[in-house]
Amino acid sequence: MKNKSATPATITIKHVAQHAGVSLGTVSRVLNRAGNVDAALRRRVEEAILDLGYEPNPVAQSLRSRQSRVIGVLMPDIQNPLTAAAVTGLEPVLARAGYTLFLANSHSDRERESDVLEQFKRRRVDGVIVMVANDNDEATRAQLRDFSVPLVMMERVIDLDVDCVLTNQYDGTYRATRYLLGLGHRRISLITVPAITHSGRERLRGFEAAFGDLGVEVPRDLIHSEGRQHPYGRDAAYSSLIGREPATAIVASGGHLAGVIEAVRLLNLSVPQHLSLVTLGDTELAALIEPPITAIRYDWPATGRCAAELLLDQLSGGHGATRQRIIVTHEFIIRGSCAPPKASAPRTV
Amino acid sequence: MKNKSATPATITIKHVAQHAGVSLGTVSRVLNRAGNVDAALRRRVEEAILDLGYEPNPVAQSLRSRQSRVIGVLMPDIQNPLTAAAVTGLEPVLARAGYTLFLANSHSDRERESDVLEQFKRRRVDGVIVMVANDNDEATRAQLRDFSVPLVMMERVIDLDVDCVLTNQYDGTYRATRYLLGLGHRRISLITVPAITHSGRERLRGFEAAFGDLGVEVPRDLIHSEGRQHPYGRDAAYSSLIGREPATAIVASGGHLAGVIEAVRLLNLSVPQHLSLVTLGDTELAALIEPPITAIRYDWPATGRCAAELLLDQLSGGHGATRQRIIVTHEFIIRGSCAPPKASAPRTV
DNA sequence: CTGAAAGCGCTAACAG
DNA sequence: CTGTTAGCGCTTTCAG
Repeated sequence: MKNKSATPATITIKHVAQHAGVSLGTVSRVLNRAGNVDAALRRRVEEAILDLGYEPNPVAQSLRSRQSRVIGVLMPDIQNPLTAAAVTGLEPVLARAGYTLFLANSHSDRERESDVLEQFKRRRVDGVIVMVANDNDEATRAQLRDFSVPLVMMERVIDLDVDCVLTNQYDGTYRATRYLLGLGHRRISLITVPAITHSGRERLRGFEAAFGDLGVEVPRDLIHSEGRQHPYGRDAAYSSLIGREPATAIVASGGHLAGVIEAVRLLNLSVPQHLSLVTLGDTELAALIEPPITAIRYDWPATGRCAAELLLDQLSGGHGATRQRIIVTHEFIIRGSCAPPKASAPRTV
Repeated sequence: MKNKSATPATITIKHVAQHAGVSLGTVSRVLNRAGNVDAALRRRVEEAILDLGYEPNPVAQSLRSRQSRVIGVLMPDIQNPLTAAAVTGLEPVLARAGYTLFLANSHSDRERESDVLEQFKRRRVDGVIVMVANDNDEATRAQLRDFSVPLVMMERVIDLDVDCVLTNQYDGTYRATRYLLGLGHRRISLITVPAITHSGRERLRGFEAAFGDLGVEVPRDLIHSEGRQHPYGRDAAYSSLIGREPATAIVASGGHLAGVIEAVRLLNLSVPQHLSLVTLGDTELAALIEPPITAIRYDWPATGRCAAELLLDQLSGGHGATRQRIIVTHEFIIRGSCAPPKASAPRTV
């Protein structure tokens, strides 16, 4: 009896029960802090757990309880620093509440996204935080409608009763555009992501509203929103800059900035002398390049934090079924990349 | 019999068996393509599956089979573009092989890391790809030694019989340093991550070797490797640059580059006139800033791909227990940030 | 408050 | 080749 021959490969709740001289159920109750357990028994069980180095098997727990203490996070692009920042924001909140996070990357591919979501559900995640590739897509809507797992959307909206946390791309773009218009620019180019996400659509709206408020016609030929990648930014900027009525200013999303700068170099233009530039979403590149680029800075960590809290609310069965739509604020950071059109002064403010 | 009253909430393998008029076991066999099943029966089962819209419950599968078709990926920092690129490299390889990827972020925190690894194991992931926070740590080594889940390390080595995929930080740093020495620099500063990872140690070795080969003494006072964050890079560069024998060149890791540039601006120095700069790890910032920074470019996607393939090998029970250590190559990209010390010529090469 | 018993949904061993 | 039978390790009734 002294040396227990061959410790079982995996030690289970059963061994703990034996060791503590109680029943299975009691051990389970201790584990789940459910139903009052007599202090003495509880001690015995806790000791047995320590003695044996017992660790519950979450797979078995999930099978039985249909829960998992896991939150699934679906992102379109892990390489995008902005979405990475959002994830960093939501991690501590959820971790503190005892949830493990599993991230998955869809590469903005609807099929992968659908698979991942399915996987999450089947694996009984307790909740999901999603940035879908296309929030305007009927298949996506259908999948999410019937999803029946607590869900929060980040930076996307969809015509469903779900919590959404959004940055104010409308206002950001509006302010950037107004600023440029105020400087005297009229030929302003907008280079952004496709209108299949909230961000894409809101930027477009903000851009148009800024022109509308001044009664100036929107330069539709300078709007580019067909691609997400770096090369698209370059090509879009290039084409805005070479027409016979070229753009004198560009409003570009953070992901496109590098491409825009490439085009500017290619054409040997100076910023802000020949061209003014504002970026939607602040990045290291924008802050450090010369001249530093005036930017709208969105608070992605806050967005993540907020999404996490909304999910936690749902998980704790909080305030009924009142789904929310939260808009996170931003700042306008004026740096040195804007001047009146054709100005020779090196900078403005 | 026509209208089955109230479809059960979750439909199980049992329902499929009933519907197809076969036994549980047969359905399972069809699902797992195991043991030959008569073509006719197989058809019936497949039809039933489609009819009922049946989807296997992976939690139950895992509980029974002790597998999961899931690979866990542990990263130290999701916000680091380099590691994000590595993940992007390994995703398609593993996805093609039918595995789902769950990523987790340790924030370089040993405790989180340990938890995540434990979670992965308990949830019966089939394999893990890890970048541990400190590959020199005894607790880490102990955990990994007894881990008993197929494992591949990325950009870390440890005194254990495991597969490792590494970039050649030794050679990269050696070449960068040699290049600077060849230009005539002697006061070269190395700003890099702590020596608690392969990268940190190998960079240091490469740096020292370059000096050693020329019989020049290593400027130890200019070596900074205590922090990972952006501000650390700035402070380290600053202190290298203000002494009475300031550095005339800096070799900085990619993550520190932004900080270094800040310090350079603060001190109003020109690159490469006053200071030469090489970065270890190419980034968008390095390529686009003026002057563009000479860089060692590591192939992170290839590193990820390679790690994925090694893991797949293990999973398919491939070539016995021969663990490998693979070194991925890199390029030296000469741009405009280096010149002989105190040179007035704008650039070199 | 505690023990016994019944599964969660599936795979795998065993007969047939 | 197929059906039956045990469980995987746990939670959750249900009695007591």
